[in-house]
Amino acid sequence: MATRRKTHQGSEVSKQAILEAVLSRAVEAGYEGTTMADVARASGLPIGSVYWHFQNKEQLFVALLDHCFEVWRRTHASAADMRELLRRSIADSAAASGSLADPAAAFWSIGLVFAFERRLEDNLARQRYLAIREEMFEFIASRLRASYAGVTEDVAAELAHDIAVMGRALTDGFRVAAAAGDDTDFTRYAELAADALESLVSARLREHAQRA
Amino acid sequence: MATRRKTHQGSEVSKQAILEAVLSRAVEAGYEGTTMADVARASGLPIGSVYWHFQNKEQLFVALLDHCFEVWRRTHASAADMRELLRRSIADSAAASGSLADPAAAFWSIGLVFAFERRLEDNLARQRYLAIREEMFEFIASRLRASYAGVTEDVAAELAHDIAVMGRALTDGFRVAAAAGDDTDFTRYAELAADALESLVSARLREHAQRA
DNA sequence: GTCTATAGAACGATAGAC
DNA sequence: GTCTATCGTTCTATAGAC
Repeated sequence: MATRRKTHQGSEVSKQAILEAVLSRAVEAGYEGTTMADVARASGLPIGSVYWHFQNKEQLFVALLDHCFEVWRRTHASAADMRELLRRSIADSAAASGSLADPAAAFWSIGLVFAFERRLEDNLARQRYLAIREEMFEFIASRLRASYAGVTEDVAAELAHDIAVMGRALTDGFRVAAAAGDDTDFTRYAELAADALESLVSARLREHAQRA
Repeated sequence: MATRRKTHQGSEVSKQAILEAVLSRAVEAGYEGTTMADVARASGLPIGSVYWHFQNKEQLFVALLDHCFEVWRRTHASAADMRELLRRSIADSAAASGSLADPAAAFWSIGLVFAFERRLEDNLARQRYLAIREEMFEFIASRLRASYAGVTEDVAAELAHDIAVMGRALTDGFRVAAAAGDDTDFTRYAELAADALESLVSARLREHAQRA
């Protein structure tokens, strides 16, 4: 079963090498900036092999998005509370500017390009990004909902939705700051963001406690 | 002085038509998605004229950025306080998704693409965007600083900086939400964002009042 | 200043030998 | 499954007539 280096290695090995290559390139250059020739070069395989393993550029990025979402789900499933979630999300923004340390985290900054490029409206990778964005939102909102005690389900659901919207805006905003190269201490502002959201939560809970 | 339509009209008239054309295209398709042929078609002039008035695509976008910044400065110079600033900025995000109503506002969502496309590192338009982003930040921070009474200058400066960072993250984040097509009531969340930042301000001011 | 034609480069994708 | 050569398209930019 001995195989020569780079030729006829297991299919899965090559596929994985290509996924790693496209991640490293996408982090540097985004979707449009990543060329299939780049990916081939970074993977050590010829461009023909890339097209043998993946139908086209769109499908290659769809596969990459799915892979990154898996990583995200694993690392965020164990987050204890809102503050911890914000800490991790905003720290990921910092990782995105430093770049290579945690490519799977840095990827989500690249994903934002999909949000802006309306030219990619029919692009399957863009649609997958938006679908995953929605799934992440529901994931966060349902966790928050479960953490509000002493109010009706309706109130908890609306509050969780509001806080999830605000939290998403903040983390996306700090990703923009990282991409723009703003000189920002993300660790510090993660705490400030958590302070701000916590004060919204307690104000809302207080408000409904008075009515009861 | 009668001139035939579209031929040899005043230089300024054509230049302005081209700027309007590139704005309308950039709002739809971003930087890379806007082609010089698109701009020419939208302006009603041939592509040769576009290159006669502007050196190249980069310089065309530099001129567009400067023009939009002028509009922004005019419309935000009169903003009364932080809540009003957030209202306008986040309402602009909504305008960006609806698109054509206020192109000068919608433009800033397009500008965010420059933040993400690192491939454009040496691009003069990207550098201009980042410079203007910095100027806007200082503009906001200095206005906030002047609004905090009863604390030392150092404290006011640090607080203004923090709130400006948080406000920028929030508005950028809502621009992302608009671009991603998230179903969001921007008017409502502008108020919530203002509530959150105001609670940060009063907490900080209270903290320093106790020490004095 | 306006307009057409085209050069020149980059990219996605395919064909077909091995 | 791997690899090379190449096709077809798209886009920026220029040349040069008017």
